[in-house]
Amino acid sequence: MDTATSIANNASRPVKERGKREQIIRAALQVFAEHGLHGTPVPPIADKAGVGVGTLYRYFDGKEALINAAFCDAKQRLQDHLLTDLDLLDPSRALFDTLWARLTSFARNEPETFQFLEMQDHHSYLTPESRSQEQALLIPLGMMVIIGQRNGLLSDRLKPDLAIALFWGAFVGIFKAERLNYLTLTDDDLKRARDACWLAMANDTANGVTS
Amino acid sequence: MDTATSIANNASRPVKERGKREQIIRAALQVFAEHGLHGTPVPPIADKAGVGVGTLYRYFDGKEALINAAFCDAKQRLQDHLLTDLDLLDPSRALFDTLWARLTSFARNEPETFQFLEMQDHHSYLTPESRSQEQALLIPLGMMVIIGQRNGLLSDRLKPDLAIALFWGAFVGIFKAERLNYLTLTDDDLKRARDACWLAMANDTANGVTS
DNA sequence: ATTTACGGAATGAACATTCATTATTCATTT
DNA sequence: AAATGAATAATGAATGTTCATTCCGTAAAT
Repeated sequence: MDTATSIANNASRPVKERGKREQIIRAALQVFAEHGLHGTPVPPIADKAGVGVGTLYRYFDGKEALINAAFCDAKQRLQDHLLTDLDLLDPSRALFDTLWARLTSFARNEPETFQFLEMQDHHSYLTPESRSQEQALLIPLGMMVIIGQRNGLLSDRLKPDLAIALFWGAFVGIFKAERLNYLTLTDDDLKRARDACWLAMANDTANGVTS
Repeated sequence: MDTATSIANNASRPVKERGKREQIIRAALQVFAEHGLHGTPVPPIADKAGVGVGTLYRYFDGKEALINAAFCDAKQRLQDHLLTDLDLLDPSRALFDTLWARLTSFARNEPETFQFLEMQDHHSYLTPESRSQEQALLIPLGMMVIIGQRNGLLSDRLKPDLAIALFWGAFVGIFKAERLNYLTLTDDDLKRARDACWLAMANDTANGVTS
């Protein structure tokens, strides 16, 4: 607990400072996504954010704190983007399509954020607080699957956690493949991939494909 | 091109030296998988391999060369494990199940290798040669999908590259979830996940589930 | 005028790589 | 077979570099 803490940890503060804080987080996210967590020095982050290194350390206790802040910020934005105004407790094919569309637009509009969230070596850095951020997204999704299975809409072939991991993995997989230039994804490809994922999770009987 | 090159690049050499080279590669793989590429210093790798740092530099021109060697070695082992004695050009549900079983045993028996292969920041390090190693696995799989689709065994909903990316992503996703303690995978779970993946790729009509 | 924010050179720690030294191998000589 | 020593391999302390973090001089704000 030193001089930085008072600024770094306090969520409610003047707008001007809040702005600079977020500026740094945004910059960090981008550079981290490009060069990896260990791979990016702090000064380039400050550069990209348009502030001095010393300033960065006024807002964050250190690199590790910055990583956690960036992670929480990114997860939060994904969560908001996915869940806002959506009733997960009333699953349907339409809800699934909406989720897919939102996931897609997130991956397309904020590719660095999406990539950052998938980076392997996060977890060794995350504070318990940051970790709990994960759950905030996973739990609602899990509930949706549970209800969908009770409904008979989704197959109960897979336990909910497994269904989510499989679906999420598939989604990440196709965008990773695009990023690495193993393929290009047209809008049509994305619809087809969506339908394939649906088939993997849906109850077998009479759940047609919309396209 | 310095003194190390003659040893480092030559594939055909006395058994004793080959042994030490592989020893180092194995150690590197494990430490890399645990701490990331940028995250692991060279000395710990030498320690784990049971050699001095200087020795490591006799066998590899530098850290980057070591990363490439470890990558090629790992990809090769995966490839051998998956493809040995398998005729990909004659697709069937049984072939799919075999592939799944082999993938599973690889992920279970060599978890560090599997994790290493999934690490994000490889690609910035890889030489063109290392990159081509990727193709050696991807191309046969792609052929299998193409033939399966011609057969009518697999749906042509997804173009082959996309089908592979989606499948591979799903597989990676469930094992990643297990590694991060989001779930545990029983043998039964793995069978169910396999069937779900099959449903995503198979031709809709009358491809039952074995369990 | 005093407090607060800022920037970036300065600091020390950690790192990748080298190299002078020591150990091992092995063909050659007794 | 034993002894020799030139050639090769192994080593880890030493080197120069890069990094995270600090700190002090300067600018803005109050």
